[in-house]
Amino acid sequence: MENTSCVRSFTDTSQITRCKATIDTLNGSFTHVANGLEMAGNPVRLKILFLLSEEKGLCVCDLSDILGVTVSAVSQHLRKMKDRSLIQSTKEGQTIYYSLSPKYATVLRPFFQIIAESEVLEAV
Amino acid sequence: MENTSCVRSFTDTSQITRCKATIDTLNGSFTHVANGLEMAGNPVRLKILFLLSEEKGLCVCDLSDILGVTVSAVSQHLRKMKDRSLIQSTKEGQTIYYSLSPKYATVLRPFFQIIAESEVLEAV
DNA sequence: GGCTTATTTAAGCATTTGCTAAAACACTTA
DNA sequence: TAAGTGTTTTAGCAAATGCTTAAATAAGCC
Repeated sequence: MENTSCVRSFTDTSQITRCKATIDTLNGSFTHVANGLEMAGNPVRLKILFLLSEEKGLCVCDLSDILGVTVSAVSQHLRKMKDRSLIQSTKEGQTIYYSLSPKYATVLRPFFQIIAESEVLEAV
Repeated sequence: MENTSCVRSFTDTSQITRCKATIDTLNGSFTHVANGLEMAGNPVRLKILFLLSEEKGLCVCDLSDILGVTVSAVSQHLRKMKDRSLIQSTKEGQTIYYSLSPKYATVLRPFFQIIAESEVLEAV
């Protein structure tokens, strides 16, 4: 259906084959990591992740209040992230508290730092 | 249009107002960072970014070959990432070579490491 | 100039996303 | 048991995404 093989005179063929092999073996990992990054790639979700990393004991309702987004919308974001185990939840009575799973907290920290530092930058 | 303010008996009101303020001042930064993460959140683009970080002198055609994706599709991904200055390009004759901008290379390195390490994990 | 090669752009389309509004579920308390 | 509160789920929809095919630039070569 497609002719991806380009016909060009000067190509490092060995480089192409080597890269192909690498991409192929790591394919599953790429999908997985991209999936995680995609979650953080939405402004509302990134804010949720940030809030969960900074504060303790936040429920859907709190997040809805803070972000000015419908409870339903927040809940749907939370579910997505929980499905991919970016976040965890603990039930306390009828309230459900969410928290960032440690693994992702580590990996997201640099980005939160960039965001926090921008406060200084924007003041310039 | 929306009633985001939840009516719940037990709430840390000061926490909510404090969070609201933080989110508000950092709002632009959140959008910006989310935008960058969104770019890396697509498997094809993540692979492109990875390849550009590992290899030197790759053109659209090479990437198309390696990834098994149409030249056009790759080109459109590259444009998106260039618009957001994740990548740079240098023209050499009629060939255009792409490279990862140093700033993003640093920030993405941990993820590339996770991907590379998975090779070991998947072998288990 | 015309022809080939490298790349981008445009138009079209199926799929996905993220929201809203309304209904459903779960737990607590009167 | 009924009513109230916190949360999720469903259905629907406008907008965005990512691809394909075809046409448009751009540069090198005869």
